[in-house]
Amino acid sequence: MKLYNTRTRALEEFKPLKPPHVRIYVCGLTPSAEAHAGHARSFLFFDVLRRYLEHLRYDVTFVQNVTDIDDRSIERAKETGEHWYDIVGDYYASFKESMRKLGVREPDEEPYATRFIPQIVEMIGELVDKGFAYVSKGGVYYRVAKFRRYGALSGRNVKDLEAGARVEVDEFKDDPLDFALWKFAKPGEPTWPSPWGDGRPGWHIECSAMSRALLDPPGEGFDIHGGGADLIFPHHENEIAQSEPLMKKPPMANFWLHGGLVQFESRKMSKSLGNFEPLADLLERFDPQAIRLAFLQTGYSKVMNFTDESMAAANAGLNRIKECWRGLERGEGRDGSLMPRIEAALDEDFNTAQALSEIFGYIGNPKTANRAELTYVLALLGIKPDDSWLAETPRMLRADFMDRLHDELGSQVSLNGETPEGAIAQVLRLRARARAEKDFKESDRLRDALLRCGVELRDEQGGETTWQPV
RNA sequence: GGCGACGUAGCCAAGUGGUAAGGCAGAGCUCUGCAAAAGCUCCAUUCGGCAGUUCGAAUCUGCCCGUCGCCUCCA
Repeated sequence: MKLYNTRTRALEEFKPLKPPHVRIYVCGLTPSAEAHAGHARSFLFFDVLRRYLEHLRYDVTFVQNVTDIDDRSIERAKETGEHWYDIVGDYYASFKESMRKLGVREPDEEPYATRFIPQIVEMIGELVDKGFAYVSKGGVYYRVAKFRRYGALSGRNVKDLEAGARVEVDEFKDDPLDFALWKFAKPGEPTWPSPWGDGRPGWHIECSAMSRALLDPPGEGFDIHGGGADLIFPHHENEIAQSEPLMKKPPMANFWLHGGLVQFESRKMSKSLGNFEPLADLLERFDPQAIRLAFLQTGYSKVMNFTDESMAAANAGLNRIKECWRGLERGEGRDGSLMPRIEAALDEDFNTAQALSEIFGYIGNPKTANRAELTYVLALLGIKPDDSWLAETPRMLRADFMDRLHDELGSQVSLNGETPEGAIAQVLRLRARARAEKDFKESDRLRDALLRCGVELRDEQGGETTWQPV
């Protein structure tokens, strides 16, 4: 399998460092604000990558951290009067629920920054000892000038960065590029003890400490480190700067994978621009499987434009897959014509769009298609047939259905104590009689009346008539 | 100012040297009393523009135009 490696800026054949074990660290959420479509895309991408690596018979360890302490949550706590811990807990619970709806599997390990304080403190200590960090008035800082490879991942050089750097007034750094490893606490802020003073970890160090603790205690590197493209600089650059000076055998991660960002209606997602929608709300508006399909139809590393229109298209595509899946025989085993095509697509830098294209080609040919194989391939992409696949998606009848039906056909059907289903059955019987008598005017009138009440009829091939809410 | 990505049909989008996947929308046909649903067929002589390299370019090079992102918290 070939993957584009940000570290080398090249498409490379993926080989585990210690086969068959594959160790993946994905930068998770900082739950101090609501999750959005961008998070969904990123985690969906790594979810499918993980599934595919397992399909390829690798033994995957998947770690995704939670940065549960940061400036923003402390800020919010001050504003709202809530405890920072509750704020973080609530946002994270909401995020987890969204992931569950999207069918993103739970990580093998889900380390919280605040539960790895000893490891973080230990790592900072090592950096201080080696001269990569210094204690200042505001905290412990990383000395960027000391790390020669700084900027290698993101393709920047220290000189350019210095030219464009803003000088932060309140900090006590030797150099504007230096960043905090440990921030001394101001009154009222959450604190943990450290040899340099009580405080909290800076952003970046938690990932270095936790990936080392969980994936690479010997300091010889792990396989894949991932996250959204916006993490390349400074987050991942800083992680490398923190980790590699302490390693026996850099690089920190063999492959660095970055998912493309999401734009919302062709604009950057931003609360101030007014085009931000929480993921939880999005999941109310759209079928989670359609969201998954929409993301997988775009190359993982490209900017993706999330619009109502693209979601409508994905939804229609998903329905077609459902319809076809339902129509396929439940055959045993797999006929084997689809899987090799899927593998060929995914092996080429994880081309999920191509894979989906193969699936559409496959279902367009019901003579050779096989439900078991289709199910397996869909599962690989994290799309699982559920109850809604077996029958038409049960959608709610409109709330005023019975009232409308009364207005339309109250004189022909008895609605007293009748259920909506029973009432529809009555109309269906009237219509069947009219059709038997070739009174098509009457049968069409009944069909149109039901449609106005929000129910659409279908005369199936066998002569049976089915209905569904519209 | 520095770094980078992208520009392919009405919309979304794959394709990185060998002659344009796929989805949505649209059109026609089949089925149907008519619809609906489904199936079949059609739908870019052309890939932002211009020049160049090549037997051959959407794919490589140069310039131009346009859109967007990162450089500050960000998946």
